[in-house]
Amino acid sequence: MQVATTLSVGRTLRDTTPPRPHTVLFELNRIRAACSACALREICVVEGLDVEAMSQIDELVSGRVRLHKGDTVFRAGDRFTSLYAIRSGSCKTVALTEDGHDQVSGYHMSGEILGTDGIGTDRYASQAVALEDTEVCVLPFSRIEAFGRQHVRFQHNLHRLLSREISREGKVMLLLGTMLAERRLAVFLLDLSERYRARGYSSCEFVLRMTREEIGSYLGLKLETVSRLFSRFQRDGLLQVQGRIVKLLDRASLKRLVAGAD
Amino acid sequence: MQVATTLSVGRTLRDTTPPRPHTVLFELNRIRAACSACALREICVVEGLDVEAMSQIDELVSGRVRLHKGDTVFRAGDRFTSLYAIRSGSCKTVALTEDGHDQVSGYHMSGEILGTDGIGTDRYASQAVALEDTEVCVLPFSRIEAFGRQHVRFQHNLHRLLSREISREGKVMLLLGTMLAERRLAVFLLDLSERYRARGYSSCEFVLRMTREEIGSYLGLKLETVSRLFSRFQRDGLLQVQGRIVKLLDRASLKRLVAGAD
DNA sequence: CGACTAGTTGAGGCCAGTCAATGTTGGTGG
DNA sequence: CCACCAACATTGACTGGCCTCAACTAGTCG
Repeated sequence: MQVATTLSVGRTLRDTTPPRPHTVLFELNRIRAACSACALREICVVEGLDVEAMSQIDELVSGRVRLHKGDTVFRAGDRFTSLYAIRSGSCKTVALTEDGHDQVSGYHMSGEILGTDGIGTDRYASQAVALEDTEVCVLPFSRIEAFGRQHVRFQHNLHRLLSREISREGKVMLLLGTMLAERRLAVFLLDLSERYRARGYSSCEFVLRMTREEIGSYLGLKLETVSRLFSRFQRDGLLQVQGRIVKLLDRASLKRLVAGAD
Repeated sequence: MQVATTLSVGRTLRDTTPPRPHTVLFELNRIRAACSACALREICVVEGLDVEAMSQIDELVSGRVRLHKGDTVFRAGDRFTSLYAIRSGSCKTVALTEDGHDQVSGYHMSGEILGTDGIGTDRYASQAVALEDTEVCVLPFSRIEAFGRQHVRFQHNLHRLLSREISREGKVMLLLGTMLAERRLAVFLLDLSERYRARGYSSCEFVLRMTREEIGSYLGLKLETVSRLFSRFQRDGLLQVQGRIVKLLDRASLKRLVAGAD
Protein backbone atom coordinates (compact mmCIF):
# COMPACT_ATOMS: atom_id res chain seq x y z
CA MET A 1 0.00 0.00 0.00
CA GLN A 2 2.88 2.29 0.85
CA VAL A 3 6.05 2.73 -1.13
CA ALA A 4 8.04 1.29 1.72
CA THR A 5 6.28 -2.06 1.62
CA THR A 6 8.04 -2.81 -1.62
CA LEU A 7 11.29 -3.18 0.30
CA SER A 8 12.65 -6.69 0.02
CA VAL A 9 12.22 -9.16 2.86
CA GLY A 10 15.16 -9.11 5.23
CA ARG A 11 15.72 -5.46 4.49
CA THR A 12 12.54 -4.09 5.83
CA LEU A 13 13.91 -1.03 7.50
CA ARG A 14 14.11 1.97 5.28
CA ASP A 15 17.57 3.36 4.64
CA THR A 16 18.57 6.05 7.05
CA THR A 17 21.36 8.48 7.54
CA PRO A 18 22.83 8.83 4.10
CA PRO A 19 25.98 10.94 4.48
CA ARG A 20 24.84 14.49 4.97
CA PRO A 21 26.43 17.85 4.36
CA HIS A 22 25.10 19.42 7.56
CA THR A 23 27.47 17.59 9.85
CA VAL A 24 27.17 19.97 12.76
CA LEU A 25 23.44 19.74 12.92
CA PHE A 26 23.69 16.01 12.41
CA GLU A 27 26.11 15.64 15.29
CA LEU A 28 23.78 17.63 17.46
CA ASN A 29 20.98 15.25 16.64
CA ARG A 30 23.19 12.31 17.50
CA ILE A 31 23.90 13.71 20.93
CA ARG A 32 20.32 14.54 21.63
CA ALA A 33 19.51 11.01 20.63
CA ALA A 34 21.63 9.41 23.35
CA CYS A 35 19.87 7.17 25.87
CA SER A 36 21.29 9.12 28.77
CA ALA A 37 19.51 12.20 27.46
CA CYS A 38 16.37 10.49 26.20
CA ALA A 39 13.14 11.68 27.69
CA LEU A 40 11.89 8.11 27.76
CA ARG A 41 14.48 6.64 30.03
CA GLU A 42 11.97 6.40 32.85
CA ILE A 43 9.78 4.08 30.84
CA CYS A 44 12.46 2.23 28.93
CA VAL A 45 14.61 -0.70 30.05
CA VAL A 46 17.23 1.58 31.47
CA GLU A 47 15.10 2.92 34.29
CA GLY A 48 16.79 3.11 37.67
CA LEU A 49 20.34 2.41 36.54
CA ASP A 50 23.29 3.92 38.37
CA VAL A 51 25.44 6.60 36.78
CA GLU A 52 28.18 4.23 35.76
CA ALA A 53 25.81 1.84 34.00
CA MET A 54 24.02 4.78 32.43
CA SER A 55 27.23 6.01 30.90
CA GLN A 56 27.68 2.71 29.11
CA ILE A 57 24.13 2.20 28.06
CA ASP A 58 24.40 4.06 24.79
CA GLU A 59 26.59 1.21 23.61
CA LEU A 60 23.52 -0.98 23.64
CA VAL A 61 22.10 0.92 20.74
CA SER A 62 23.60 -0.10 17.44
CA GLY A 63 21.56 2.41 15.52
CA ARG A 64 18.42 4.42 15.18
CA VAL A 65 15.94 4.12 12.40
CA ARG A 66 13.33 6.52 11.13
CA LEU A 67 10.18 4.92 9.80
CA HIS A 68 7.29 6.33 7.88
CA LYS A 69 3.72 5.30 8.38
CA GLY A 70 3.27 1.77 7.10
CA ASP A 71 6.96 0.85 7.23
CA THR A 72 7.84 -2.50 8.72
CA VAL A 73 10.27 -2.85 11.63
CA PHE A 74 10.46 -6.64 11.31
CA ARG A 75 8.35 -9.35 9.77
CA ALA A 76 7.15 -12.64 11.19
CA GLY A 77 9.78 -15.21 10.33
CA ASP A 78 12.65 -12.75 10.02
CA ARG A 79 15.76 -13.87 11.88
CA PHE A 80 15.75 -12.42 15.40
CA THR A 81 18.73 -10.25 16.21
CA SER A 82 17.54 -7.21 18.09
CA LEU A 83 14.90 -5.68 20.23
CA TYR A 84 13.60 -2.28 19.18
CA ALA A 85 12.75 0.59 21.49
CA ILE A 86 10.27 3.11 20.21
CA ARG A 87 11.75 6.59 20.66
CA SER A 88 8.86 8.43 19.13
CA GLY A 89 5.71 7.52 17.29
CA SER A 90 3.85 4.25 17.60
CA CYS A 91 3.63 0.79 16.12
CA LYS A 92 1.22 -2.08 15.88
CA THR A 93 2.26 -5.71 16.03
CA VAL A 94 0.41 -8.15 13.83
CA ALA A 95 0.17 -11.90 14.25
CA LEU A 96 -0.58 -14.13 11.31
CA THR A 97 -2.87 -17.14 11.33
CA GLU A 98 -2.13 -20.23 9.31
CA ASP A 99 -4.92 -19.48 6.90
CA GLY A 100 -3.57 -16.10 5.97
CA HIS A 101 -5.82 -13.99 8.16
CA ASP A 102 -4.11 -11.70 10.59
CA GLN A 103 -4.81 -10.02 13.89
CA VAL A 104 -3.41 -6.93 15.49
CA SER A 105 -1.79 -8.28 18.64
CA GLY A 106 -0.50 -5.09 20.15
CA TYR A 107 -0.40 -1.32 20.06
CA HIS A 108 2.91 0.10 21.16
CA MET A 109 3.83 3.63 22.13
CA SER A 110 7.03 5.55 22.74
CA GLY A 111 9.32 4.00 25.32
CA GLU A 112 8.03 0.50 24.69
CA ILE A 113 10.06 -2.41 23.41
CA LEU A 114 9.28 -4.49 20.34
CA GLY A 115 10.50 -7.90 19.29
CA THR A 116 10.39 -9.86 22.54
CA ASP A 117 8.49 -12.68 20.87
CA GLY A 118 11.52 -13.46 18.75
CA ILE A 119 13.96 -14.55 21.45
CA GLY A 120 12.40 -17.95 21.97
CA THR A 121 12.69 -19.28 18.44
CA ASP A 122 15.34 -17.00 16.92
CA ARG A 123 12.66 -15.69 14.58
CA TYR A 124 10.14 -12.94 15.16
CA ALA A 125 6.68 -14.38 15.68
CA SER A 126 4.87 -11.23 14.63
CA GLN A 127 5.22 -8.28 12.33
CA ALA A 128 5.76 -4.75 13.63
CA VAL A 129 4.52 -1.82 11.56
CA ALA A 130 4.77 1.91 12.18
CA LEU A 131 1.40 3.61 12.56
CA GLU A 132 2.84 7.07 12.00
CA ASP A 133 6.26 8.61 11.52
CA THR A 134 8.27 6.75 14.10
CA GLU A 135 11.82 6.42 15.32
CA VAL A 136 13.16 3.25 16.90
CA CYS A 137 16.43 2.36 18.63
CA VAL A 138 17.99 -0.92 17.55
CA LEU A 139 19.19 -2.98 20.50
CA PRO A 140 21.16 -6.07 19.42
CA PHE A 141 20.11 -8.78 21.82
CA SER A 142 23.62 -10.15 22.28
CA ARG A 143 24.65 -6.79 23.70
CA ILE A 144 21.61 -6.77 25.95
CA GLU A 145 22.45 -10.16 27.36
CA ALA A 146 26.10 -9.21 27.82
CA PHE A 147 25.10 -6.04 29.61
CA GLY A 148 22.66 -8.00 31.75
CA ARG A 149 25.44 -10.24 32.98
CA GLN A 150 27.32 -7.21 34.25
CA HIS A 151 24.54 -5.07 35.68
CA VAL A 152 22.17 -6.71 38.11
CA ARG A 153 19.69 -3.89 37.94
CA PHE A 154 19.61 -3.88 34.18
CA GLN A 155 19.23 -7.65 34.12
CA HIS A 156 16.25 -7.40 36.41
CA ASN A 157 14.74 -4.61 34.33
CA LEU A 158 14.96 -6.84 31.30
CA HIS A 159 13.22 -9.67 33.10
CA ARG A 160 10.54 -7.31 34.33
CA LEU A 161 10.06 -6.08 30.82
CA LEU A 162 9.54 -9.58 29.45
CA SER A 163 7.28 -10.49 32.34
CA ARG A 164 5.16 -7.39 31.91
CA GLU A 165 4.67 -8.35 28.30
CA ILE A 166 3.41 -11.71 29.54
CA SER A 167 0.91 -10.16 31.89
CA ARG A 168 -0.14 -7.56 29.34
CA GLU A 169 -1.04 -10.36 26.96
CA GLY A 170 -2.76 -12.17 29.80
CA LYS A 171 -5.04 -9.17 30.20
CA VAL A 172 -5.83 -9.12 26.51
CA MET A 173 -6.66 -12.83 26.69
CA LEU A 174 -9.13 -12.04 29.44
CA LEU A 175 -10.60 -9.28 27.37
CA LEU A 176 -10.98 -11.50 24.32
CA GLY A 177 -12.22 -14.48 26.26
CA THR A 178 -14.74 -13.02 28.64
CA MET A 179 -15.82 -9.51 27.72
CA LEU A 180 -18.65 -8.21 25.56
CA ALA A 181 -17.90 -5.74 22.80
CA GLU A 182 -18.69 -2.51 24.65
CA ARG A 183 -16.52 -3.57 27.53
CA ARG A 184 -13.62 -4.37 25.24
CA LEU A 185 -13.71 -0.94 23.70
CA ALA A 186 -14.01 0.73 27.09
CA VAL A 187 -10.96 -1.18 28.34
CA PHE A 188 -9.06 -0.23 25.21
CA LEU A 189 -9.86 3.46 25.53
CA LEU A 190 -9.03 3.66 29.23
CA ASP A 191 -5.79 1.82 28.61
CA LEU A 192 -4.84 4.27 25.89
CA SER A 193 -5.83 7.17 28.10
CA GLU A 194 -3.65 5.93 30.93
CA ARG A 195 -0.67 5.39 28.68
CA TYR A 196 -0.94 8.85 27.17
CA ARG A 197 -1.17 10.29 30.67
CA ALA A 198 2.00 8.44 31.69
CA ARG A 199 3.78 10.15 28.80
CA GLY A 200 2.61 13.59 29.74
CA TYR A 201 -0.07 13.87 27.07
CA SER A 202 -3.71 14.60 27.67
CA SER A 203 -5.49 11.57 29.04
CA CYS A 204 -8.91 12.67 27.89
CA GLU A 205 -8.26 13.83 24.36
CA PHE A 206 -6.09 11.92 21.96
CA VAL A 207 -5.77 10.73 18.39
CA LEU A 208 -6.34 7.10 17.53
CA ARG A 209 -3.49 5.91 15.38
CA MET A 210 -5.35 2.85 14.20
CA THR A 211 -8.27 2.49 11.82
CA ARG A 212 -11.58 1.04 12.99
CA GLU A 213 -10.55 -2.18 11.32
CA GLU A 214 -7.26 -2.35 13.21
CA ILE A 215 -8.92 -1.55 16.51
CA GLY A 216 -11.52 -4.21 15.76
CA SER A 217 -8.86 -6.73 14.89
CA TYR A 218 -7.07 -6.02 18.15
CA LEU A 219 -10.29 -6.36 20.15
CA GLY A 220 -11.60 -9.41 18.31
CA LEU A 221 -14.41 -7.41 16.70
CA LYS A 222 -15.41 -6.33 13.22
CA LEU A 223 -14.88 -2.75 12.13
CA GLU A 224 -18.63 -2.11 11.88
CA THR A 225 -19.05 -3.12 15.49
CA VAL A 226 -16.30 -0.75 16.58
CA SER A 227 -17.86 2.05 14.60
CA ARG A 228 -21.31 1.39 16.07
CA LEU A 229 -19.85 1.36 19.58
CA PHE A 230 -18.15 4.70 19.09
CA SER A 231 -21.44 6.12 17.88
CA ARG A 232 -23.30 4.65 20.83
CA PHE A 233 -20.75 5.85 23.37
CA GLN A 234 -21.07 9.29 21.87
CA ARG A 235 -24.86 9.18 21.93
CA ASP A 236 -24.69 8.16 25.60
CA GLY A 237 -22.39 11.07 26.37
CA LEU A 238 -19.42 8.91 27.33
CA LEU A 239 -17.15 10.49 24.78
CA GLN A 240 -16.92 12.58 21.67
CA VAL A 241 -15.56 11.12 18.44
CA GLN A 242 -14.63 12.79 15.23
CA GLY A 243 -12.90 10.31 13.00
CA ARG A 244 -9.74 9.44 14.89
CA ILE A 245 -9.96 12.18 17.45
CA VAL A 246 -11.44 10.97 20.71
CA LYS A 247 -12.38 13.05 23.72
CA LEU A 248 -13.34 11.14 26.86
CA LEU A 249 -16.18 12.94 28.62
CA ASP A 250 -17.42 10.53 31.28
CA ARG A 251 -14.56 8.46 32.54
CA ALA A 252 -16.54 7.23 35.52
CA SER A 253 -19.17 5.60 33.34
CA LEU A 254 -16.49 4.04 31.17
CA LYS A 255 -14.91 2.55 34.25
CA ARG A 256 -18.28 1.30 35.36
CA LEU A 257 -18.63 -0.43 32.03
CA VAL A 258 -15.26 -2.08 32.49
CA ALA A 259 -16.06 -3.19 36.00
CA GLY A 260 -19.19 -4.80 34.64
CA ALA A 261 -22.11 -2.86 36.03
CA ASP A 262 -24.53 -5.15 34.20
CA MET B 1 -13.99 -27.57 47.24
CA GLN B 2 -10.97 -29.59 48.26
CA VAL B 3 -9.54 -29.92 51.74
CA ALA B 4 -6.38 -28.18 50.68
CA THR B 5 -8.13 -25.01 49.66
CA THR B 6 -8.71 -24.28 53.30
CA LEU B 7 -5.03 -23.47 53.67
CA SER B 8 -4.52 -19.90 54.70
CA VAL B 9 -3.47 -17.29 52.17
CA GLY B 10 0.28 -16.87 52.05
CA ARG B 11 0.72 -20.48 52.94
CA THR B 12 -0.88 -22.01 49.96
CA LEU B 13 1.52 -24.85 49.46
CA ARG B 14 0.69 -27.93 51.44
CA ASP B 15 3.22 -28.98 54.03
CA THR B 16 5.74 -31.47 52.73
CA THR B 17 8.49 -33.64 54.11
CA PRO B 18 7.56 -33.99 57.70
CA PRO B 19 10.48 -35.83 59.37
CA ARG B 20 10.17 -39.46 58.35
CA PRO B 21 11.39 -42.68 59.87
CA HIS B 22 12.36 -44.23 56.54
CA THR B 23 15.44 -42.11 56.04
CA VAL B 24 17.12 -44.43 53.56
CA LEU B 25 14.20 -44.46 51.20
CA PHE B 26 13.81 -40.74 51.68
CA GLU B 27 17.42 -40.11 50.80
CA LEU B 28 17.00 -42.23 47.71
CA ASN B 29 14.07 -40.10 46.65
CA ARG B 30 16.10 -36.98 47.17
CA ILE B 31 18.83 -38.20 44.85
CA ARG B 32 16.40 -39.30 42.20
CA ALA B 33 14.85 -35.88 42.43
CA ALA B 34 18.00 -34.03 41.37
CA CYS B 35 17.83 -31.85 38.26
CA SER B 36 20.85 -33.56 36.78
CA ALA B 37 18.93 -36.83 36.85
CA CYS B 38 15.52 -35.41 36.01
CA ALA B 39 13.86 -36.85 32.96
CA LEU B 40 12.58 -33.41 32.10
CA ARG B 41 15.87 -31.62 31.73
CA GLU B 42 15.45 -31.49 27.96
CA ILE B 43 12.27 -29.46 28.26
CA CYS B 44 13.16 -27.48 31.36
CA VAL B 45 15.32 -24.35 31.61
CA VAL B 46 18.49 -26.37 32.04
CA GLU B 47 18.59 -27.80 28.53
CA GLY B 48 21.94 -27.73 26.80
CA LEU B 49 24.06 -26.74 29.79
CA ASP B 50 27.64 -27.93 30.08
CA VAL B 51 28.68 -30.46 32.72
CA GLU B 52 30.07 -27.87 35.08
CA ALA B 53 26.91 -25.76 35.05
CA MET B 54 24.81 -28.88 35.34
CA SER B 55 26.58 -29.85 38.51
CA GLN B 56 25.60 -26.56 40.12
CA ILE B 57 22.09 -26.43 38.87
CA ASP B 58 20.56 -28.37 41.72
CA GLU B 59 21.37 -25.37 43.87
CA LEU B 60 18.72 -23.46 41.98
CA VAL B 61 16.04 -25.58 43.56
CA SER B 62 15.23 -24.54 47.08
CA GLY B 63 12.70 -27.29 47.52
CA ARG B 64 10.16 -29.59 45.99
CA VAL B 65 6.51 -29.60 46.82
CA ARG B 66 3.88 -32.25 46.37
CA LEU B 67 0.42 -31.01 45.58
CA HIS B 68 -2.90 -32.73 45.46
CA LYS B 69 -5.60 -32.01 42.95
CA GLY B 70 -7.02 -28.56 43.66
CA ASP B 71 -4.05 -27.33 45.68
CA THR B 72 -2.78 -23.85 44.91
CA VAL B 73 0.83 -23.19 43.94
CA PHE B 74 0.46 -19.41 44.19
CA ARG B 75 -2.37 -16.95 44.13
CA ALA B 76 -2.83 -13.74 42.20
CA GLY B 77 -1.44 -10.97 44.37
CA ASP B 78 0.92 -13.18 46.36
CA ARG B 79 4.40 -11.72 46.62
CA PHE B 80 6.58 -13.05 43.80
CA THR B 81 9.65 -14.91 44.96
CA SER B 82 10.07 -17.98 42.82
CA LEU B 83 9.34 -19.69 39.59
CA TYR B 84 7.97 -23.21 39.76
CA ALA B 85 8.91 -26.08 37.47
CA ILE B 86 6.39 -28.87 37.14
CA ARG B 87 8.18 -32.18 37.72
CA SER B 88 5.12 -34.32 37.33
CA GLY B 89 1.42 -33.76 36.96
CA SER B 90 -0.22 -30.66 35.52
CA CYS B 91 -1.57 -27.27 36.53
CA LYS B 92 -3.91 -24.65 35.24
CA THR B 93 -3.32 -20.94 35.62
CA VAL B 94 -6.32 -18.75 36.27
CA ALA B 95 -6.59 -15.02 35.68
CA LEU B 96 -9.12 -12.94 37.56
CA THR B 97 -11.22 -10.14 36.11
CA GLU B 98 -12.06 -7.05 38.10
CA ASP B 99 -15.66 -8.11 38.46
CA GLY B 100 -14.79 -11.40 40.10
CA HIS B 101 -15.16 -13.62 37.06
CA ASP B 102 -12.17 -15.71 36.16
CA GLN B 103 -10.67 -17.34 33.13
CA VAL B 104 -8.32 -20.25 32.71
CA SER B 105 -5.31 -18.66 31.07
CA GLY B 106 -3.08 -21.68 30.67
CA TYR B 107 -2.72 -25.42 30.91
CA HIS B 108 0.74 -26.49 31.98
CA MET B 109 2.37 -29.90 31.85
CA SER B 110 5.49 -31.51 33.25
CA GLY B 111 8.70 -29.66 32.47
CA GLU B 112 6.96 -26.33 32.12
CA ILE B 113 7.58 -23.27 34.25
CA LEU B 114 4.98 -21.37 36.24
CA GLY B 115 5.03 -17.91 37.71
CA THR B 116 6.66 -15.88 34.96
CA ASP B 117 3.90 -13.28 35.11
CA GLY B 118 5.03 -12.30 38.60
CA ILE B 119 8.47 -10.91 37.79
CA GLY B 120 7.21 -7.64 36.38
CA THR B 121 5.27 -6.39 39.36
CA ASP B 122 6.73 -8.48 42.21
CA ARG B 123 3.31 -10.11 42.57
CA TYR B 124 1.87 -13.05 40.71
CA ALA B 125 -0.75 -11.92 38.23
CA SER B 126 -2.53 -15.25 38.12
CA GLN B 127 -3.32 -18.23 40.28
CA ALA B 128 -1.80 -21.65 39.63
CA VAL B 129 -3.75 -24.74 40.66
CA ALA B 130 -2.83 -28.42 40.41
CA LEU B 131 -5.18 -30.39 38.17
CA GLU B 132 -4.02 -33.74 39.57
CA ASP B 133 -1.40 -34.97 41.99
CA THR B 134 1.55 -32.86 41.03
CA GLU B 135 5.11 -32.17 42.10
CA VAL B 136 6.81 -28.83 41.50
CA CYS B 137 10.36 -27.60 42.00
CA VAL B 138 10.69 -24.23 43.69
CA LEU B 139 13.20 -21.96 41.94
CA PRO B 140 13.87 -18.75 43.88
CA PHE B 141 14.17 -16.07 41.25
CA SER B 142 17.15 -14.37 42.89
CA ARG B 143 19.12 -17.59 42.44
CA ILE B 144 17.99 -17.83 38.83
CA GLU B 145 19.17 -14.31 38.10
CA ALA B 146 22.47 -14.90 39.88
CA PHE B 147 23.00 -18.09 37.93
CA GLY B 148 22.12 -16.31 34.71
CA ARG B 149 24.87 -13.78 35.29
CA GLN B 150 27.41 -16.59 35.44
CA HIS B 151 26.21 -18.92 32.73
CA VAL B 152 25.58 -17.43 29.31
CA ARG B 153 23.73 -20.48 28.08
CA PHE B 154 21.45 -20.61 31.08
CA GLN B 155 20.76 -16.91 30.80
CA HIS B 156 19.73 -17.35 27.21
CA ASN B 157 17.55 -20.34 28.08
CA LEU B 158 15.75 -18.19 30.60
CA HIS B 159 15.14 -15.47 28.06
CA ARG B 160 13.91 -18.03 25.55
CA LEU B 161 11.58 -19.41 28.17
CA LEU B 162 10.05 -16.01 28.87
CA SER B 163 9.83 -15.24 25.18
CA ARG B 164 8.15 -18.52 24.38
CA GLU B 165 5.54 -17.72 26.99
CA ILE B 166 4.95 -14.44 25.16
CA SER B 167 4.46 -16.17 21.83
CA ARG B 168 2.34 -18.91 23.37
CA GLU B 169 -0.01 -16.28 24.69
CA GLY B 170 0.09 -14.56 21.34
CA LYS B 171 -1.25 -17.73 19.77
CA VAL B 172 -4.05 -17.94 22.31
CA MET B 173 -4.93 -14.33 21.58
CA LEU B 174 -5.24 -15.25 17.92
CA LEU B 175 -7.40 -18.19 18.83
CA LEU B 176 -9.69 -16.10 21.01
CA GLY B 177 -9.82 -13.17 18.64
CA THR B 178 -10.33 -14.78 15.26
CA MET B 179 -11.43 -18.41 15.49
CA LEU B 180 -14.86 -19.98 15.64
CA ALA B 181 -15.65 -22.47 18.38
CA GLU B 182 -14.91 -25.69 16.50
CA ARG B 183 -11.58 -24.36 15.41
CA ARG B 184 -10.66 -23.38 18.94
CA LEU B 185 -11.32 -26.86 20.22
CA ALA B 186 -9.43 -28.44 17.33
CA VAL B 187 -6.41 -26.23 18.05
CA PHE B 188 -6.63 -27.11 21.72
CA LEU B 189 -6.74 -30.86 21.08
CA LEU B 190 -3.90 -30.86 18.56
CA ASP B 191 -1.81 -28.75 20.91
CA LEU B 192 -2.40 -31.20 23.74
CA SER B 193 -1.65 -34.10 21.44
CA GLU B 194 1.65 -32.60 20.37
CA ARG B 195 2.71 -31.86 23.92
CA TYR B 196 1.91 -35.36 25.09
CA ARG B 197 3.90 -36.72 22.17
CA ALA B 198 6.88 -34.55 23.11
CA ARG B 199 6.80 -36.19 26.54
CA GLY B 200 6.71 -39.70 25.20
CA TYR B 201 3.02 -40.29 25.79
CA SER B 202 0.49 -41.33 23.21
CA SER B 203 -0.42 -38.44 20.97
CA CYS B 204 -3.76 -39.86 19.94
CA GLU B 205 -5.19 -41.08 23.21
CA PHE B 206 -5.03 -39.05 26.39
CA VAL B 207 -6.94 -37.95 29.45
CA LEU B 208 -8.24 -34.42 29.73
CA ARG B 209 -7.30 -33.05 33.10
CA MET B 210 -9.77 -30.20 32.89
CA THR B 211 -13.54 -30.16 33.10
CA ARG B 212 -15.66 -28.99 30.19
CA GLU B 213 -16.10 -25.75 32.08
CA GLU B 214 -12.35 -25.22 32.47
CA ILE B 215 -11.70 -26.05 28.83
CA GLY B 216 -14.47 -23.66 27.85
CA SER B 217 -13.06 -20.95 30.05
CA TYR B 218 -9.65 -21.40 28.46
CA LEU B 219 -11.11 -21.27 24.95
CA GLY B 220 -13.51 -18.41 25.61
CA LEU B 221 -16.55 -20.69 25.32
CA LYS B 222 -19.30 -21.98 27.59
CA LEU B 223 -19.18 -25.52 28.88
CA GLU B 224 -22.29 -26.51 26.90
CA THR B 225 -20.61 -25.41 23.70
CA VAL B 226 -17.55 -27.50 24.48
CA SER B 227 -19.72 -30.49 25.25
CA ARG B 228 -21.69 -30.09 22.04
CA LEU B 229 -18.48 -29.81 20.03
CA PHE B 230 -17.09 -33.01 21.50
CA SER B 231 -20.32 -34.74 20.59
CA ARG B 232 -20.23 -33.34 17.07
CA PHE B 233 -16.58 -34.24 16.53
CA GLN B 234 -17.42 -37.75 17.65
CA ARG B 235 -20.45 -37.95 15.38
CA ASP B 236 -18.25 -36.82 12.48
CA GLY B 237 -15.68 -39.49 13.26
CA LEU B 238 -12.91 -37.05 14.17
CA LEU B 239 -12.43 -38.51 17.62
CA GLN B 240 -13.89 -40.68 20.32
CA VAL B 241 -14.80 -39.20 23.70
CA GLN B 242 -15.78 -40.87 26.89
CA GLY B 243 -15.89 -38.32 29.65
CA ARG B 244 -12.31 -37.12 29.93
CA ILE B 245 -10.76 -39.82 27.78
CA VAL B 246 -10.14 -38.61 24.25
CA LYS B 247 -8.97 -40.68 21.32
CA LEU B 248 -8.09 -38.75 18.16
CA LEU B 249 -9.20 -40.73 15.12
CA ASP B 250 -8.86 -38.37 12.18
CA ARG B 251 -6.01 -35.99 12.77
CA ALA B 252 -5.98 -34.85 9.15
CA SER B 253 -9.52 -33.54 9.36
CA LEU B 254 -8.76 -31.83 12.65
CA LYS B 255 -5.82 -30.10 11.03
CA ARG B 256 -8.01 -29.12 8.12
CA LEU B 257 -10.40 -27.54 10.59
CA VAL B 258 -7.54 -25.57 12.15
CA ALA B 259 -6.24 -24.44 8.80
CA GLY B 260 -9.69 -23.11 8.04
CA ALA B 261 -11.13 -25.31 5.31
CA ASP B 262 -14.29 -23.22 5.26
C1' DC C 1 -29.42 -44.59 49.08
C1' DG C 2 -29.56 -39.49 48.57
C1' DA C 3 -26.68 -35.57 47.58
C1' DC C 4 -23.47 -33.72 44.66
C1' DT C 5 -20.64 -32.82 40.71
C1' DA C 6 -19.80 -33.44 35.82
C1' DG C 7 -21.61 -33.97 31.44
C1' DT C 8 -25.19 -34.17 27.65
C1' DT C 9 -28.84 -32.38 24.94
C1' DG C 10 -32.71 -29.33 23.47
C1' DA C 11 -35.34 -24.82 22.76
C1' DG C 12 -35.14 -20.10 22.24
C1' DG C 13 -32.87 -15.49 22.48
C1' DC C 14 -29.34 -12.11 21.78
C1' DC C 15 -24.94 -10.14 20.50
C1' DA C 16 -22.08 -9.46 17.04
C1' DG C 17 -21.16 -10.79 12.17
C1' DT C 18 -22.44 -10.23 7.26
C1' DC C 19 -23.93 -7.78 3.42
C1' DA C 20 -24.86 -3.55 1.39
C1' DA C 21 -25.59 1.36 0.63
C1' DT C 22 -24.01 5.80 1.63
C1' DG C 23 -21.14 9.48 3.68
C1' DT C 24 -16.58 11.46 4.87
C1' DT C 25 -11.77 12.38 4.62
C1' DG C 26 -7.30 13.07 2.72
C1' DG C 27 -4.01 12.94 -0.83
C1' DT C 28 -2.95 13.71 -5.89
C1' DG C 29 -2.71 15.87 -10.14
C1' DG C 30 -4.75 18.78 -13.68
C1' DC D 1 -8.11 25.72 -6.40
C1' DC D 2 -10.95 22.11 -7.28
C1' DA D 3 -12.10 17.52 -9.20
C1' DC D 4 -11.17 13.00 -8.50
C1' DC D 5 -10.16 8.77 -6.32
C1' DA D 6 -9.25 5.57 -2.77
C1' DA D 7 -9.31 4.55 1.84
C1' DC D 8 -11.86 5.05 5.86
C1' DA D 9 -16.14 5.38 8.37
C1' DT D 10 -21.14 5.21 9.33
C1' DT D 11 -25.58 3.17 9.40
C1' DG D 12 -29.33 -0.19 8.45
C1' DA D 13 -31.41 -4.80 7.69
C1' DC D 14 -30.81 -9.37 8.25
C1' DT D 15 -28.41 -13.72 9.74
C1' DG D 16 -26.22 -16.98 12.54
C1' DG D 17 -23.18 -18.78 16.15
C1' DC D 18 -22.91 -19.06 20.66
C1' DC D 19 -25.11 -18.17 25.17
C1' DT D 20 -28.87 -18.89 28.40
C1' DC D 21 -32.01 -21.57 30.63
C1' DA D 22 -33.53 -25.93 31.66
C1' DA D 23 -34.22 -30.86 31.96
C1' DC D 24 -32.08 -35.05 32.26
C1' DT D 25 -28.25 -38.72 32.82
C1' DA D 26 -24.02 -40.79 34.74
C1' DG D 27 -20.75 -41.41 38.03
C1' DT D 28 -18.88 -40.62 42.95
C1' DC D 29 -18.72 -40.46 47.78
C1' DG D 30 -20.11 -40.30 52.38
